[in-house]
Amino acid sequence: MLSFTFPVAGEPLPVLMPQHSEDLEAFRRWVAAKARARERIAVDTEGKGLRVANGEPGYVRVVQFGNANGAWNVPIEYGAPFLAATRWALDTLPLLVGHNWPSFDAIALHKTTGLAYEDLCSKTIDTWLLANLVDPRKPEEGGIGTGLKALSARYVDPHAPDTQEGLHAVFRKLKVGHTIKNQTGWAAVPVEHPTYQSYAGGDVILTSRLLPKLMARLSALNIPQMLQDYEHELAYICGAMTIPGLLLDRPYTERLSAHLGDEAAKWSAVCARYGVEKIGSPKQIAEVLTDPTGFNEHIPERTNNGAIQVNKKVLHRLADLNPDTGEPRNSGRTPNPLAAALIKAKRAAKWKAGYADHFLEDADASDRVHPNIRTLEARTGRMSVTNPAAQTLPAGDWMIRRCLMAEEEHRIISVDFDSVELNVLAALADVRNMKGAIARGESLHDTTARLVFGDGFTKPQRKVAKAGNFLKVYGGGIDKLEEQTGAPREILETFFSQFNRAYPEVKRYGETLINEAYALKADRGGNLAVRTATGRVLPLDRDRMYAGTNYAVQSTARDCLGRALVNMREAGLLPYLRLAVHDEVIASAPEREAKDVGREIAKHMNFDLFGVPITASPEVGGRTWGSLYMTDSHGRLIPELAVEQDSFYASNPQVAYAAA
DNA sequence: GTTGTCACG
DNA sequence: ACGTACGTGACAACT
Repeated sequence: MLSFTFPVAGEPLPVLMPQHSEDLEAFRRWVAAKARARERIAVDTEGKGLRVANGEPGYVRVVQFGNANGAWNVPIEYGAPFLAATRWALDTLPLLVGHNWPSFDAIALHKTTGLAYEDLCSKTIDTWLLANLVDPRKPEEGGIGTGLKALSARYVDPHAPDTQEGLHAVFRKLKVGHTIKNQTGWAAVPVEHPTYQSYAGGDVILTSRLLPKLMARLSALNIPQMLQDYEHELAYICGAMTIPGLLLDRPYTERLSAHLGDEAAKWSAVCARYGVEKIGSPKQIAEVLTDPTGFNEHIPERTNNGAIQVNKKVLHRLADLNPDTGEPRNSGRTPNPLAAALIKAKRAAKWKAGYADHFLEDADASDRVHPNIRTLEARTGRMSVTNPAAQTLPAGDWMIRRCLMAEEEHRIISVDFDSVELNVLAALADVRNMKGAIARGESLHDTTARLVFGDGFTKPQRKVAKAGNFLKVYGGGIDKLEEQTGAPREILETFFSQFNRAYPEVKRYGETLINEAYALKADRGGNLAVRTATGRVLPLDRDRMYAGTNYAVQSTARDCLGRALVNMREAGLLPYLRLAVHDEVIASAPEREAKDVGREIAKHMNFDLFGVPITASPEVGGRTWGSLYMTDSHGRLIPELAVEQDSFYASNPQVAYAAA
């Protein structure tokens, strides 16, 4: 038995590492006693630094078990008896606590021990989720942060060692790597290293001590138990989606990467001929475009820091192209050839590095990508997805999404809420004219256009109304609407005055939220916040109080999706689910069942929210995610393209032609 | 680490 | 007093 300590509040607490199989007897006795006492035990894992969901065999090196007074570090890399003892302990202990448990450790331990992911999650409280419910803000937004270090410093011991940074220091000393991303560091430190052992044990000791503190905060903030349970359930569901992930069409992705590389090289060479050596350097681009002896372009746009802005919008103007479609605008301006080449070069380079190559790196040995879903990442509670960032794949083109596929003999399904944020706004703010329109089945963009511009509204006016509807949900003003629509000032002014007249409840709702925030701030430790219907507390920034409406709307829309996912799980649909993208659920189902599964998923996304119907409709594609984007300007499938690009439609061309 | 850019809802 | 577009992830270049 190796023996180490970890200091908390000046006291060295014991950290024990069984070294021989005989040592495991003492560990088992400790576990048995804790199980009998039904004590909640903290569990954490140390791995090799690879992405855990890829399920690399031998990923987990050490599994730590502990409470407020000490820790056991079981080095499962020592072999079968250590793994067996760990599996038995995880199975035997009735109550666990972890930090980032469903999205990380539970997946790793499921893959390592074979224990059911569901069982590992159902008995575990996650301190990361609780910390987010206490305060969802990041440190740079004025929050505490949700890392174990920051939380421990705030709630447990301001002098608790920074275990992550401490381990990096070990790596540096051993010259085995410098960053978390560098797997060699985590894999190369000898498991018996005293700092490694001390800090590994420290993580479970701190997690144990953190739990009661967070629970006390949740209680003081009146965060409902039901919300806490729901967030744990949702985190489990999202972890369960991560485990199968999506299949990568590796040959296609490799071809795409090569093609995008050729494109980037070709257009970068054109840019270089005009004097832009680095297409990623805004400074260089601005210099060449505005050079009085060269292109001599006039660019009035400035960045926040006063630099000349050379973003996509500016480049499209200079190239005389429509930024939405990429088509020529024919405004009479001479298209700038450098701007046109930059647009092509930058897009190809970004799509290659950011999507195609990223997929190839992220995929595991079975060509699966496992997007990591964080269920409470945004300060409104919205989810984020990384590795790959599956929420931000290009939506205007099928090419990138074509890389990702449903299972063999499956079809991909997408179920989208219909303009959920606007409907949520109508529900929360009880907007009479919006509710009437929704009840009549009208499009809210048409309704706004009619109420603002009159019955005979024109197409450009509808465009302003639509952009304005979104803008109002965000709390935007006239300048932003002008930036977006380019509409004349007079039309914009009409929009703002008439919008408030048509939907007076929207402004009132924002004022109510602000008044409530001030009225309740004493109960919230002096913090201004919006409380949503689910009991979530969303802190407000003092100088951006107007954002309260958006926070309430965005957060409630997120909970519409979350609730729907929970109901889908109860209905047995979880095995089909793959991803959640804000207002959309992606699923994979056998070809024969796909339509039924789509309908079943949609059923759970249709419900009433404070008298407003929230609706969603299913779309069933072919084998690839991209097939859902192989559509014309009316949203109709392009059968020739689908048959050429998608294996399901290639085998079932009649389905493609019937859909069109 | 910061800035600018670009991808999404 | 008044009005303010919201929320993310990722990469290249530069400091």
